[in-house]
Amino acid sequence: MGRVMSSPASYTRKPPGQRREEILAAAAGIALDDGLERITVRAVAERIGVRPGLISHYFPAVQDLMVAAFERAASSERTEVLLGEGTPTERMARFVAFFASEASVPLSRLWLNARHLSRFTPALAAAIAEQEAAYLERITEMVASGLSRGEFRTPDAGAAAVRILMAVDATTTYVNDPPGPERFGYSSFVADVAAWTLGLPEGALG
Amino acid sequence: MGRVMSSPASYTRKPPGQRREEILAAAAGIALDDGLERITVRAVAERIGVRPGLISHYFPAVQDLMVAAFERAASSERTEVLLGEGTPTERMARFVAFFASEASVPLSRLWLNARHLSRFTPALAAAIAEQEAAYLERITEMVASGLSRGEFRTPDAGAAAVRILMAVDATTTYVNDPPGPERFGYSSFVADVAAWTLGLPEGALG
DNA sequence: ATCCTTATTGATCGGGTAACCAATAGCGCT
DNA sequence: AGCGCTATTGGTTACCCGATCAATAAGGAT
Repeated sequence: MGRVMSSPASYTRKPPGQRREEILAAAAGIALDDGLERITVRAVAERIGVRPGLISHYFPAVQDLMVAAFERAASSERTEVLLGEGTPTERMARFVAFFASEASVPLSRLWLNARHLSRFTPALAAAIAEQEAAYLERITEMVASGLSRGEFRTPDAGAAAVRILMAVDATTTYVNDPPGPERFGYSSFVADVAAWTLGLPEGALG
Repeated sequence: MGRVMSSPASYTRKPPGQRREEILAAAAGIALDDGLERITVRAVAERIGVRPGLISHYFPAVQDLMVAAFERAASSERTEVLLGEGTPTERMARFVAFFASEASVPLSRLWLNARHLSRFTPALAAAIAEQEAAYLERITEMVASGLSRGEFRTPDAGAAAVRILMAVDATTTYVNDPPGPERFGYSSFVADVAAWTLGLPEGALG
């Protein structure tokens, strides 16, 4: 078969670092919008208007791109959730309120997605462990500062942080459930667990 | 192109109900062993030694088979977890212990799997809602019987059951995490939450 | 023993995926 | 202004998947 020699169309050429960044951002966007398994060479290429081969050029194995996209999406969202001013109690209340609100849906979906997929890709499991540790660290800091100010009362800041994080993960479990009135009893779980483990009166966090 | 007429090999013919059962069992097995997304026409066919076309004959849409397989696997495992004799406290302790043990891994994986996949297939979301309601009902019964015997102390049996179920779902979240010493703090969560919400002394359930 | 229903096979179609590679064209450097 | 490096394209290959359909054989009914 005679190979047909064809001429590539014109294109704009970007510095490798920038292009790589662009690809990562596109993949992270797909992860949040449509799910990690929708990160395909073709989908990413289409999102930024290049040909599929270019994605493979920067990420020879698409799985590596998927893991990097999760890290990107998870860490950028994490800073948003945990930033802010106020007393530890106020910050904890905001943290709790976030996961009871609709605003947490994309992030929760991403985590549920990743936790399942980590069953098949160990690299993703490792990335999850890192992100989880980062969360835990921040929450532990928050609890510790509340302890030193006398706002919270709990024997072990780290253990309390684990409980709070687990309560958060419990609610993310249900993120894909169809909405309904019976969901009502579920929404206060994080606030209740946090108040319980921090020695606050029930309802003190929302 | 002339169609080549070929002769099918001999085969054993089974009554439709029995074959359907066989297919469902195979699919449920794949769901527990390898994950719901590995339920493919070809994989199921190979598992029971038939040709792929036969699977499509009984389940024209493979998605319907996937949903049915989840229901089958989830409900059969559920009865195992919740059966048994003893006082409500003893039964609750066994329930809690199950989810802290390795024995819960396949079931937890299945649920995590289904909860993520339900994002894309509404029929699966509906099946999950049913299975979850069944769990909740059984747990509520257990709590209620403990209340009437004076073993538990909590204002609302249904609300307590929701909390316990959520604690279970929190632990299933981590089922795919690589094992490690830092997992230790997570393992007592269900027992702690259950004791807390049932008005039992900490550690009373494990 | 023959017929008739249908369970089962064999084969194919269309579409999605990752990965690879040669040829080209953009762009910085000299 | 020209050269060389390489980012980018076009094209291909090999696997997966679900779905469809005619032809066949199995086994119960008569």
